[in-house]
This record gives sequence, C-alpha cells and structure tokens, in this order.
Amino acid sequence: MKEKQSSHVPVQPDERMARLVRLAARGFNRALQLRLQTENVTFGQWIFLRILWQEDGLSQRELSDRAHLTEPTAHTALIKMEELGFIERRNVEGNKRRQHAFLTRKGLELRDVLEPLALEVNDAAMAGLSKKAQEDLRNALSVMIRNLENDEHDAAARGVRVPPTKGNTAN
Amino acid sequence: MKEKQSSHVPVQPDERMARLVRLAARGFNRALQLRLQTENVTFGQWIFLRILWQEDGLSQRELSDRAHLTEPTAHTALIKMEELGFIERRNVEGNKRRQHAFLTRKGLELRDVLEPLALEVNDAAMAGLSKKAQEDLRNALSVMIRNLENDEHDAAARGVRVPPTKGNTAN
DNA sequence: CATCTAATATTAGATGTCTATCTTTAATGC
DNA sequence: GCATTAAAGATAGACATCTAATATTAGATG
Repeated sequence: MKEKQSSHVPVQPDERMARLVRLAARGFNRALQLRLQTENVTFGQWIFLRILWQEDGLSQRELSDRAHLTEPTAHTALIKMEELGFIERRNVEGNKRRQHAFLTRKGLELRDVLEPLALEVNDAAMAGLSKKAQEDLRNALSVMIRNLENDEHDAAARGVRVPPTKGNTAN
Repeated sequence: MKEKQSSHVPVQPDERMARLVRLAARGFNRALQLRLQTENVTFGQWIFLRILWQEDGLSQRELSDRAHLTEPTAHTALIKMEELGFIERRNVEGNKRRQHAFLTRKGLELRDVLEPLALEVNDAAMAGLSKKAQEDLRNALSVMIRNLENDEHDAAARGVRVPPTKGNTAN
C-alpha cells in the first residue's frame, strides 16, 4: 500500500534514512541517559567509564581515540570524572606528557550498577526484532558507516575542512 | 563461526547496536555538514530550512515540533537565520504570541543549492545496499525508534525526568 | 469585565561537542 | 648538546542542545 500523500507536502525520500538513523540514535541516547541519571552519571562519563573498564590506565589521547571523540572533549570529561572520584589522572614512568586515567574503587564499582542498564536499553530497543533481523541491521549499518567514512576521507583528501558534528541527532 | 576473542577485552554485545546506530548518525551528520559548510549553512539551519521549504510560515512552536527539537533550540536557530537573511519572523493576523517564520528570497533560493547535497549524502551512504536491504533497514530502525519511544514514555509515566540528549553521537 | 489558566515565546544557565591555538615535554638531527 | 620537530595535553571560543524559569498574550469562566 502506497503512503498517503498529503496535498502539498511531497516526501523527501533522500533524507528519510538519515532521519531514521538520527532518531534511533537519539532514542538510544535518551533511554540510556534516563537510566544513568538515577546513578548521577552522565552520558559522556559513561562512555569513558566503559572504555576504562575494558582497559584501565589509558592516556587521554588513547581514550579520545577509542571514544571517537576529540581530546578537548575527553579532557573536560576526565577532569570532571576525577572531581567526582571515578578516576585518578597521573603520569607514569617518567613521561610527563601523557596523562593516564586510572579507575578508583568508586569508578570500578559503578560497573556492576551501570552495565545492566545498557543491557536493559538494548533489550527494550530490540523487542520484536528477530536475531536475523538484528544481524542484517548490524550489517547494513556497518556498510553505511564505512560508506560515510570513505566520503569523509574523500572530502578531506580534496582539502575540505570537516566541521564539528554538534551532536544533533534530531530529525 | 564464533567471533575471535581478544585476550582481555571481551565484546559487549549489548552495546554494539547502540554504538553502530550512533556512529551511523554521526556519519550522516558529518557528511552533510561537510557539504553545507561550503554554502555557509549550519546543520541546525538546514533542519529548519528544510521544514520551511515544505511549509512556509510555520510558528516557532510548530517548527520545533516538526524538527523534534525544543523551543529554545528553535528560537536561537531562527534568530540566527533571521540575522542571516534566510527568513523573516513576524506575527500574523492579530495574534501577538505566535512568531511565524517566512522564507526570504535568499532562504528560498538555498533550496536548489542545498537539496542536492542531501541527495549526495544519501547516495554515498547507500552504496552497496540493495533496495530490499534499504527497506529492511528502514523497517528495523522504525521498530527500534518506536520501542525506544515507548521506553521513554514508560519512564515518564513512572515519574522519571528525561534528561537532555546532548547530541553525543559518538561511540 | 476581571481574573484565572493555557499557550507561546524568551531568557538564563548547563552540558557536550567541535576547531584552533598555545604550552610543555620528548625525540631527532646536525 | 643545542635547536628543531613532533607529540600530548590544556585552554579559548563557538554552537546546538537541553531544562527551568520568566514574561506576554489569548482564551475561558465566574
């Protein structure tokens, strides 16, 4: 059945996929934040905590790489996390440039509380999707991500400066 | 075939989908911004322009609804767009509350320049995906979006205050 | 018609993100 | 070994987004 077409508002098929993807991303973010806030952890802190649970003691640079975020973003998040007592930042073995982040007991303990929340979000999002549908979805998303990365690299190669993302996931 | 398991870094299957979706959203955003910046239009301005090309003269409230953004967000974007001469804001027919936005010639003309850019992004992203794969992808995303919306509503019904999204699409 | 309530817009303040630039420390090359 | 280059981090400034609070106007009600 064709989509009903309202009088003077033609569909924009070319933007539909981007819009759906952005809405889905926003849904995930909000659902997770909703849960994190009950533990007074922000989304940004969650990102870095999750990485540190896997590999403690990474440098700021390594953390920003793994998070796919810039260093200033990592910097401010890590400063805040140190203030909150989730991590300790310090140099190691004579290198005074690298600032490594180490989980405190508090930061470590958050893992048991927070990880189940991410699971919950995932389960909520996946309701009604078969294993196969999920697998197909992951594959299709991976293809798009790779395509868009190539697009960005191509643009960079043409000398275009890539602007900030400003996380607008709306629309 | 099982996924190979690296020494001490277990996979987190529960977060993989969210991460993929966020990365895809970021890819779309960056690819579009890359193109918009050559015309000195920001992502936020694009969002409202696109809506106004469909329905000129909407109020700020109507615009924020359609964009899935809050009123303050729409407000600042629209103020800026008026400064840039893309739109004119004014009241209509005796209602002094509603601020309606009307495209100027300049705002209208941007359409022909900008819309093809969105098409380009879409084409780049869809490379290698069959029509059917795209359709399946849209369906699966729609299911997830609905699931996550329900999750949010459920939480709201339980009295939880929903935090801002802060567009982090990374990770 | 005067007042209360609802709708709409605005302002203020927080956060997360980015780019660009500056500072400090390490590594490299004569 | 000193000077240059590279790496890592820190800082400044811009922007999009949110919530919360405030102001203004419209509509409803006694």
